[in-house]
Amino acid sequence: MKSELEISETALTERQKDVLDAALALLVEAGDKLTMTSVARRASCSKESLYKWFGDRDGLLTATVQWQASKVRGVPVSRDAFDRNALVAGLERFAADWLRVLSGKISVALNRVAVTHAGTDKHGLGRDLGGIVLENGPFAMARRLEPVLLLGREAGLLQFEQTDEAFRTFFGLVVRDVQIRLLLGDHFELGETAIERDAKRATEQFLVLYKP
Amino acid sequence: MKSELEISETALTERQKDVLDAALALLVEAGDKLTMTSVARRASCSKESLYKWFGDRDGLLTATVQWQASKVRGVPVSRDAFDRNALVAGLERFAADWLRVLSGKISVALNRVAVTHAGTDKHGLGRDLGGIVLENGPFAMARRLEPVLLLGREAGLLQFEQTDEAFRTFFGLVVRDVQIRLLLGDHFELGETAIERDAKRATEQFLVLYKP
DNA sequence: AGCCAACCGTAACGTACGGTACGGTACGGT
DNA sequence: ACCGTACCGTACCGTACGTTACGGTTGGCT
Repeated sequence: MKSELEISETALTERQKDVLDAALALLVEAGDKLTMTSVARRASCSKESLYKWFGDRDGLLTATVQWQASKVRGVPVSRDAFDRNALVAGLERFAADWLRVLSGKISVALNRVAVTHAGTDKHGLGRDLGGIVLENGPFAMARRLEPVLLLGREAGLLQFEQTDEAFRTFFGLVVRDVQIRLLLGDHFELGETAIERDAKRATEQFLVLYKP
Repeated sequence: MKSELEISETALTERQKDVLDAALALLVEAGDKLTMTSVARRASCSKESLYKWFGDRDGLLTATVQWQASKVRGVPVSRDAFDRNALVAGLERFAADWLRVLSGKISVALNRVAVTHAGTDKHGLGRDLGGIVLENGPFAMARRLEPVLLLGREAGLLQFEQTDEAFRTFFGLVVRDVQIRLLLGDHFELGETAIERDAKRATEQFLVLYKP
């Protein structure tokens, strides 16, 4: 018999997705004090099923994070007609999207659990929550931004040696202290107008720093 | 009789400081799975004393964070002979100090507990760990950097409207994705040479963005 | 010496929660 | 009609840990 303990990536029934959505909602509401019983109650399923499907609490958390990650696959970038306007628009949209995600309750909650988990982690057994969030957060952002930066350089609109360095600077200009403040519980709103203003500013600054 | 439950800021005996140092060490080693028993054992004190001195687990955590915060008071900035070189040197030193603190094990551990705590917080009762770290982290950095920025503007070396905005940009250029990656458990070393290089780069970029 | 406060060490209590077991129900296949 | 599977709901178990209680020791004060 083959083990059912490991959650293969796409083997989620609708029922299980509902359960994960419930877990996600609970995570947002209650943070890491999410309990197996509470998930079962919220999702109207039995604890036995939770353990059967996800192995243990860690498995449930991991599946939840992956489930959310699978929902936010990035929007592609058009490759044709790439001029300065397209670059600016691309970067601005990118920055705005990123800020929207970052400041969302779900992202904050997920990053909180991941950070918490990364602390009490016995490094070595399997994939940890921190790694997953890292993979679907900053790293994913880098992968998605890279082609834009490369296109910009090819088009003679940007100048940089290492893509990675350029990305990290862009990251800094966009995110600044927003994420850490939110994670630490600073209650400040980031409205839509502020997001778009910040996205424009970050893009503008980035272009100044990396213009040929 | 006056209550002894509230830890007045400077009323720490040597013994209590030792205990807090032990708690700090444990926090760094074991993260949030720090337990009252483990602290008592590590510090060779009784749990009764812990509860007497700090009220409860939260009080101990809070006192520990504050204790660490009280140890990292910033270095002052000289106000005389303020020219471009002084500004550059000041910013670079600032950035390097900040990166050193951020990437230190203690900072990572403290930020982890604070983030964890900020998640499961019943907002309203007293000062929370997140608030304390926020106050002694980003906010303290802003307060310490502000005079430097203002001096720079007075000297005609910088141009900006709002000090806050300028600070946050500097923050972004310095920190970039370092802190979140560390908090999420990304094991990457930030050596002394890298720190100084990054500090120089951030300062340089900042000056480009905010030059008159 | 006698007393008292502070403290250590440890045992004990209460509870929350992860994990398991089990009876009951719905349903599709044979 | 019968059976197996998947599931719900709930009672239960074991343990970790916060918190309290208590007996014993030290050391300063009178």
